[in-house]
Amino acid sequence: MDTRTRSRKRVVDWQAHTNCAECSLARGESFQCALLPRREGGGAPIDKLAYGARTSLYGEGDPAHFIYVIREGLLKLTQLAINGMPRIVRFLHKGQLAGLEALSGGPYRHTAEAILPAVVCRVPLESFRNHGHDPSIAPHLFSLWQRTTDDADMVITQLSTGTAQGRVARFLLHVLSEGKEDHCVALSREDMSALLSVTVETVSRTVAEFKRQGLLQESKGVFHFDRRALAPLAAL
Amino acid sequence: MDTRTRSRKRVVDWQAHTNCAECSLARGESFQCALLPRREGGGAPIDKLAYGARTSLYGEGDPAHFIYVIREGLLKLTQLAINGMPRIVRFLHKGQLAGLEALSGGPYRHTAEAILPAVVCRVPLESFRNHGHDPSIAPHLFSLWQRTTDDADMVITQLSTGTAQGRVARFLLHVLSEGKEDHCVALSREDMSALLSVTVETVSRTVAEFKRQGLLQESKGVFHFDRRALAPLAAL
DNA sequence: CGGAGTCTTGACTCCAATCAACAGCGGTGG
DNA sequence: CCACCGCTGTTGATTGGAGTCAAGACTCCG
Repeated sequence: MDTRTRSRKRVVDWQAHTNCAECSLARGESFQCALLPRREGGGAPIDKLAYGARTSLYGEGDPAHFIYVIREGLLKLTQLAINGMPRIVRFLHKGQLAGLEALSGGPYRHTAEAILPAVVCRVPLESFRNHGHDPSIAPHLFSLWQRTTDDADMVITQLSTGTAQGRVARFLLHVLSEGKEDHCVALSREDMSALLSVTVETVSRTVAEFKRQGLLQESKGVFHFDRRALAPLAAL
Repeated sequence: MDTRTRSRKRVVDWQAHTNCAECSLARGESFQCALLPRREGGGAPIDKLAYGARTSLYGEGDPAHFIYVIREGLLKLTQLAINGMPRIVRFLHKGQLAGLEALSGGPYRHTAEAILPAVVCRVPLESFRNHGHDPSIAPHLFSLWQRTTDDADMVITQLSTGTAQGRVARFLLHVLSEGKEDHCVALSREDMSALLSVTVETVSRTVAEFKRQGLLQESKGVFHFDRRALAPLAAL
């Protein structure tokens, strides 16, 4: 077992109370910020927070008092696997919600950490609860739920089976590239290991081999790759 | 690749229009059948259907016109993995919903098959849509969503990592036994294989070995096992 | 410059996949 | 009725891919 404690600094780089009326995500393009009226009604404040890369919003098992709206950046949700290493179960992009399990009353199910610097709106549970069932945002909550389960199922069927080569190829083709781009964020080998359930060494070997074959380049935190050439490998 | 087509007969053993007022699941103990008023209003009928073991409710990719309320039995949701074999992503028990992705407009994401004979209420999408956002059932929908994601995450972190022994042990301790019972439905080796991402042969060997060590007995479709003795193996 | 963390590479081991054969069981039909 | 067939489960022999352990290279940053 590896006991090195991963960076868990709860560093908040920047903070200010939020005016939901100005939220770019509030006007239909993403999460419907129906929380505004509640806040004016005197509820707990909604803060806008910035988290640096590799800082955590909350930890698995922590009491869940906030729901987070992701406005910028990229998060990973991890759970400890039996071997003591964190396993990435999902990524969260702009517009998605983190910590929705707060509504169910239990603790946070995951540790949420920023992969890219993130800006989030931290919504107190009470504020959310009174509006989360609001019919006007229910359809949007539902589509977020659908995205969550689709992502989870993708991890199960595409990223936890087959050879290491195949998993890496499918990760590149389908996950952070959203199935369309020919580039995506270059994860650390450790993160890819935690996502694909293979060791860091194996990930490193596989990525290195892809680079040697000209299927993949890495520069300044970005993977560029050849979707066409990678496709056959994704079947392994 | 194995091309044997699994039993996909859409055999419906029994069928009748349903009176939601009589539904044992309608009165708070499980899914809140808020659909009743709609039905009286002249919507498409809600049928109560019985499916035999190993029959399918719907297939991955089929157009999704119905949402199913599970009243009795046990279902598995599967998706085809890259090797062409179905992978079990989730089980559904009494009170849960199948095919909720119909609301998002896309096709069914999974194939749903009965493991134990099942009785379900088949709710036409239109009927559901008008009440799925009903504030009175939103909290219940939410708790079902939480259960779904918790289950999916369990598959990712507990059943897709570690040795074959560990996976089987964790399956027995945490999945169909609900983490409490000392017995559960005895799945076929093929289903365990599809759930744990190991070959049928390896599952068979592992189960046989557990039996030899007295950790597990199988009789009449039920696994009985020794939680205490299995616990250390679950850490592998 | 030095040091910690990350990434890479090598050598060896081992668990599970693969290929193959066979037993048990139930169903079906001659 | 019993022989046959298909399906499920079991077991064995062999192989291969990834885990493990170890060492060194690289990068970033104080």
